[in-house]
Amino acid sequence: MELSERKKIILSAIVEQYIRTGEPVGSKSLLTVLPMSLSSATVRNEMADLADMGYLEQPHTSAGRIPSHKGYRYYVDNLIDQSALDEVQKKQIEACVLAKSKDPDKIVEHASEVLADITNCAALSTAPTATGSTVTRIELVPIGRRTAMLVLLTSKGIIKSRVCRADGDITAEIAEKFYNITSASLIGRFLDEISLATMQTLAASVSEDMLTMFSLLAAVSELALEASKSDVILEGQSNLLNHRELENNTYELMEFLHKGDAIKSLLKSGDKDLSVLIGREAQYKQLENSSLILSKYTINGNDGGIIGVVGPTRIDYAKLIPSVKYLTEIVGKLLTQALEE
Amino acid sequence: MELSERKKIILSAIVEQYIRTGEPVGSKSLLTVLPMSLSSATVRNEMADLADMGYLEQPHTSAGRIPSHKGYRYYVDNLIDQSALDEVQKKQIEACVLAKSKDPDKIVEHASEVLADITNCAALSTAPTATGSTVTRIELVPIGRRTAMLVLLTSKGIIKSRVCRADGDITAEIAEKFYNITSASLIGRFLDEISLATMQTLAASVSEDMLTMFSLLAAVSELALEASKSDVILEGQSNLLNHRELENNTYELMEFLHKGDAIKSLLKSGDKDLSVLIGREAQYKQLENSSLILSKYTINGNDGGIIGVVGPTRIDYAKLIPSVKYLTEIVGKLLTQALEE
DNA sequence: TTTAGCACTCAAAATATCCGAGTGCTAACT
DNA sequence: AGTTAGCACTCGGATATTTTGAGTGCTAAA
Repeated sequence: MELSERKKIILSAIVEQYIRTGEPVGSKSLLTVLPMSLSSATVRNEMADLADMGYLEQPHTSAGRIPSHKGYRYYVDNLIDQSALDEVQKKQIEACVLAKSKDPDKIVEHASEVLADITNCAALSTAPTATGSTVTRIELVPIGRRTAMLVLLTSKGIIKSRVCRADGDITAEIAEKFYNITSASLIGRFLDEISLATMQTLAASVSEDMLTMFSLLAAVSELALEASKSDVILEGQSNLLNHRELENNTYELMEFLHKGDAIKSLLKSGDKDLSVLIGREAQYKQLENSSLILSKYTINGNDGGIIGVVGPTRIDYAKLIPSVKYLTEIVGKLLTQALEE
Repeated sequence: MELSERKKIILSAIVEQYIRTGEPVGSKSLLTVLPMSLSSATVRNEMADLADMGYLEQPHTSAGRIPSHKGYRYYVDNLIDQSALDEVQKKQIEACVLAKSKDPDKIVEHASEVLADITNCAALSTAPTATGSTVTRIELVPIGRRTAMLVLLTSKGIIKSRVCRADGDITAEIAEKFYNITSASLIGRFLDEISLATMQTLAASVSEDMLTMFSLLAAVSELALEASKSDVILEGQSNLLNHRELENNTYELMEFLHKGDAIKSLLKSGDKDLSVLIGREAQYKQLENSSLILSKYTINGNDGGIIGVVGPTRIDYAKLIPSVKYLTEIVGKLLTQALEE
């Protein structure tokens, strides 16, 4: 269903004014921002048409119009330039991300912080996960008598490490046995095969020092689990408090964002690189009054994870969509670089 | 200034009822909870006395009384048992903490999550920091052609690690040079001596492969910085939204908690093991309507860090103080165990 | 097709009214 | 001296009522 040129202009103006002010938009106040000169009555007629078509709705009979979900949708799909972002802003975003630590583990986190800051919304993201990959290497770096650093490498290039405290002394002999066991039985295995139960049987093969070995192997298993699980990173929650229209359900929204289930909804939106979910388009009632802008980043051309923002339905799509888009490009680039052999 | 026994009982009852209901407490409703039998007029007289002495205040002439800061203070200092916590609850708390990953790096974080959950407030904590300690060891674990894992050990037992991507191939030769340089010039040094500038001069000593070496050393310097800086961990922010009396300044409060400056206030409260800051006792106006319960944990008898909760002034001190106290004990024990040689 | 004009609508703001929990005080009682 | 019954008084909050004005839809003329 195609709209007349004039209707497009009017719809666009209404959406933008509403985004700016948060107040229902009346026919008169529109006149000042419309490029052509019309009477309020004419605009009124057009608005009535748009309302009939479902692009606008009225809070009550004698108020202005606000965009419906359908209206926002049309605006996002047809009336804005999804890539508009001037060079200055690009540089700024890039600089912000690079300014933080260069630790590849933290890139996504930092990018989320930046995103939350520049959008004044909550940023939502998932770090690259090693799900479905295999173990390519396991290192044990002895630290103290009973402590060691464990490093786990996966076939997707993801590296995880943690300190591990054993139940017995980590002698050179133990370390050697550990290497034997891991290279014989763990290297090349899929991450989800490294279960605690398997570790138990492996450790049992070492007659003496079984406990010590088990504590090491258990840590490996925890590490493998951690590597294949994708935690949701949430930054700038408090920004949500700035948006009055969310006020009644901010708590429900935050709770919802905390629950990892949100990922499910995110990852499900898997078809496109960039997806915008407006209000109830996301299937959760906690998101009824919110919109999500989600964008995938790729590492070496493969799916890496998602970065996005959550805000009220009334967010500035025209500015935020390009920002999110550009940020994922940067993150993808940085991570590809960081993980390349 | 000592209060009569009866005044103590009445004050205590008022504080507890107000904490429970959030409504100003009137003389009549008190009668039902007081252990002795009195007329409302008598209670009224006592309340008037307590108000004169500054322990209670009235929102307006014809309303009940609410505890003043001074009232809460007296209640906390004299009227509750700061260690009351039944065994069941202790077990529960301990179980919750232990249920999460055993990674020593995450103990404080997990404890904070637990604390936020059981208190329905925001939990605030600092992980143990290596400030002022020296470098005891630096390990380089080559991972890929140009990537390696760096591990930094400090004299306080704190271990930090990160992935590092070098600007050139990390050959065996480079690795050896790296060991030479670090053991000659970095081991034994104080963390804050490992500045980026120093690294630059060190790297310059390697005529060839200077860039590669510098990227490694730069990462060491970042690591040293990270090890000596203490980040504030904040969990359960969204719980703050549940407390109506904060509503107007929840945003300011959250913003404030995000800013690392809060640490300053925390660490300053350094005299006692457990400190309770009620309302404006903390010197920040963002905390005017909130109370903090902060407790230090110790590692091997030395200061480790702080764990605490933030909530409205009207939090259940009698329950939370012992909980926080006990949690720091557990954390201290776990960390001592984890870091012992 | 556009526009001026007009009666109409209705949420929000302003105003008025009522209600009752809770107070302080006084005078009587123990 | 401490306690209590009684009573006038206060005042925030709940409820009802009025006012206001931005915005509408419709009609008739340009």
